[in-house]
Amino acid sequence: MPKGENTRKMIIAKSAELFNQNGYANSSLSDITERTGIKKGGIYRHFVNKDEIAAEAYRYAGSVVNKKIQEALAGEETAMGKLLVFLQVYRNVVDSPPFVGGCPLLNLATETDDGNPGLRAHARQGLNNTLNLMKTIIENGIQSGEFRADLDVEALATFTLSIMEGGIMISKLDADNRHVRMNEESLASYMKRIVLRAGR
Amino acid sequence: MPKGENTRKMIIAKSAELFNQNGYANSSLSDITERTGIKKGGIYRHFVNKDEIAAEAYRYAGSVVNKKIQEALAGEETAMGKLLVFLQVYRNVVDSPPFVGGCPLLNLATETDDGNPGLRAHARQGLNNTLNLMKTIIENGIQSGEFRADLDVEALATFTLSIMEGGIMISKLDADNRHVRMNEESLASYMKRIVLRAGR
DNA sequence: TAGTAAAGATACCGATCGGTATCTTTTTTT
DNA sequence: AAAAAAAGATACCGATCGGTATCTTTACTA
Repeated sequence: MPKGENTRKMIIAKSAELFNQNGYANSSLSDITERTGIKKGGIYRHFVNKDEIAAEAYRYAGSVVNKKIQEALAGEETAMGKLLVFLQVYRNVVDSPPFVGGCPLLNLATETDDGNPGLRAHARQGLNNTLNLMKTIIENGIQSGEFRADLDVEALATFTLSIMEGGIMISKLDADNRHVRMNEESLASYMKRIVLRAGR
Repeated sequence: MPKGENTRKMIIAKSAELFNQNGYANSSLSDITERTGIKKGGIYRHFVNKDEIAAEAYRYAGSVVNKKIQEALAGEETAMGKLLVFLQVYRNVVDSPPFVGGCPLLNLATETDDGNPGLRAHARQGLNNTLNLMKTIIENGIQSGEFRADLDVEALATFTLSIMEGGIMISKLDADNRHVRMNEESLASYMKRIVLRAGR
């Protein structure tokens, strides 16, 4: 257990908060030295450049959020309950999001619209992981008979993630959790009436 | 019609494209001089600082998108058709969005998470304008008898905007319009089954 | 057409950017 | 405890940042 390994992890953790709050372009190396208490020379011993820090930081932020999602998922029995979990972990985005700064996927996706193909690839990976997780849940719901058999699995996954991310954006901008919570109810209604197998 | 007025408008238009593609923090004054062909000294004759350019640029980008929405809105008779318009104007986000770079509201909202309270206020204004427009459409739908009378107007507006913005984010990241289009269908199903007055 | 005002270009400002070479300190290993 | 290796600090690099003072050119006006 080398000593520098802890420092590296600490730098990643602090930088992840910084990047997810202020954005990648808006966060300088000086900001990182401030938050970590480690000077530039010390930081660059653990990373080759700022991009590597950002990549690791995003990995870290994503893992923190995923962990919370997995925990909440374990507490749900039904496929419908599991899908709603994705909105529920953000039901307090304004004051206490699963990771400070909001959804790392949303933040990274909108920032890497243009350049930085490396970081963008990470965002794409995160998107696919999340959508695939949702699709698995949906397919299990179909197989168990909870969901209609003729469901468009991909459409429902995209729909759920869109409602989640859109709600996060609106609630953060409006500084009011109302939006994510209303979306939770609306999506629940949608599933009850359209996704659940008839006669349930 | 002073000559400089045209230049000012040109700078705003070009900068709006730049900001909406690369983000505010990622766009430098040098980038603006490149796109406009006007040197820094000339630019700062029309604006006091970069923030003013950004504010005007966002106003402009928003007005372009709003105009296209209004045009599409005029072609729709029903409230349901009008609500779907918001998704339809982005049905080709990947190749030809209503404004290059995607939804200005989404981009500005995620970038001004932290600082820049001035720009953030503009984003808030844009959010309220859009939500209010949707609410008016929904209320008209209720009054005409097209929509159920016991609808939660605010929830439906938030739901619609979330699906729109979330879909835009996903489609842009995945470089595939499929997501916004699937959302269009999903939202249509939702409205047919839950929003429309029974017996229609 | 001469004079004036507006518009734009040139050249510069200090500050900060990401990044690196080198020195010192701390930790680990023998 | 001595030697070696790892970790971190200091001091610097050229480039670019947003912004400005000043000069030249263009456009409008009398």
